[in-house]
Amino acid sequence: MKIDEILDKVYKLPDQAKQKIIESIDEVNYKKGEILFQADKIVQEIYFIKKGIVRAYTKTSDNDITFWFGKEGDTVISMRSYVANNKGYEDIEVLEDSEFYKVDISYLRKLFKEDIHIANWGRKFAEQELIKTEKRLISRQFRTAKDRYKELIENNPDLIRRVQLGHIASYLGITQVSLSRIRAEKN
Amino acid sequence: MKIDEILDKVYKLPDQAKQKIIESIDEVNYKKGEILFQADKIVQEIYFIKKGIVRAYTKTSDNDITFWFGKEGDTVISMRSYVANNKGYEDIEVLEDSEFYKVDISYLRKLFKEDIHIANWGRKFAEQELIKTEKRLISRQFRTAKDRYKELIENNPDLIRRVQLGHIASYLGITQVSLSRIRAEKN
DNA sequence: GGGAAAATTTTACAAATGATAAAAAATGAA
DNA sequence: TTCATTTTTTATCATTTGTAAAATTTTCCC
Repeated sequence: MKIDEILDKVYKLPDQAKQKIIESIDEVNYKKGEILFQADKIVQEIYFIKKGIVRAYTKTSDNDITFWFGKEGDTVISMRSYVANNKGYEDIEVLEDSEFYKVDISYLRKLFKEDIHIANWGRKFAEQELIKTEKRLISRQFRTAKDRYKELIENNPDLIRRVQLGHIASYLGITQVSLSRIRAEKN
Repeated sequence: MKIDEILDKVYKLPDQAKQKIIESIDEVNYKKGEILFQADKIVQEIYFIKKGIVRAYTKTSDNDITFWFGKEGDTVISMRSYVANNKGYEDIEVLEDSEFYKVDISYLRKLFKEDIHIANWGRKFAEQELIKTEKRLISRQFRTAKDRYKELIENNPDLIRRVQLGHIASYLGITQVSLSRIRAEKN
């Protein structure tokens, strides 16, 4: 996915403003299994996914819990680092060999102060991430794991193929055994 | 809570910009049991809570599910109305006689276009709501209902006193009977 | 392709939670 | 205060989900 498209998906920027962001971007590649960033560090960058798939998870005493998947066009971000300059909750693991556009957060903050278009892009970006997060919260509160599994298959059929079921079970908030039971049921 | 304080909590605005928002604000009062707004309508306003307490819920076939409580200093907003001009998920019920500061969303959108400080206030506002929503999602995914009940008592001891337990049980994602069991346990 | 390791499913049993009904307690209006 | 209504708790039983371990399937290196 082109960086142009990704930026425009959020909010249509005037070319000049868009160029300010694009000229600062680095492209970086990571291999399957590598860790993009870690929960115990303040992350100084945002990554847009050009190609590939990642998961966000936190470690617990015995295992780890996946709470987000990102793929082409999605933004990988430690919200707590971005918003409050604090350590985040999440480790990000790269699940396939992947390609990213890397943007420096402090540079972005500087642009927010001096360009109203980019400030509004930043506003729209946060608003859209907010809607997505709210959707996930609502889905989690109102739907059973079975429904959410079906929802996932409908909205992200490729996810099931690209990600191992243990991660998906944890994302759905159930054990892998339960997910197997759900999958075994007719229709 | 003063409107000044509420606005500053988000992001410190220059006085002139702050005045632009404040001069547009209406104060409105609602009585216990009244509905502030409804899920099947596009909401044109944002409300800051001066005094009182409200809950957001959605109706299901047999009962309704509470998924948010707001009190003094919190913002009552239909995110989908605000961000995308769509109908929201939520009905908002006023749980105590309450006082609100009402702001018109379209006026706010106009200010975002013409004042970079207010655009950045809007950005910060969305970012902070995002962090709060993410926190709720994480708490819901990682903690048991019992833990989340304890967390609620710690962080919002007055909520337990001001809100009936049926709503709290639904907020925690369990039945009222289960909540009673949790409360009955020693320690 | 063969074999080891990892992932997934299946089974049996245990623990947690839900549904329902009814009793007890709290609240509110006359 | 009293009585009716609402809210909360308790008890019983059914269902769901988890744990642990084994069986099966898939993946991936050599």
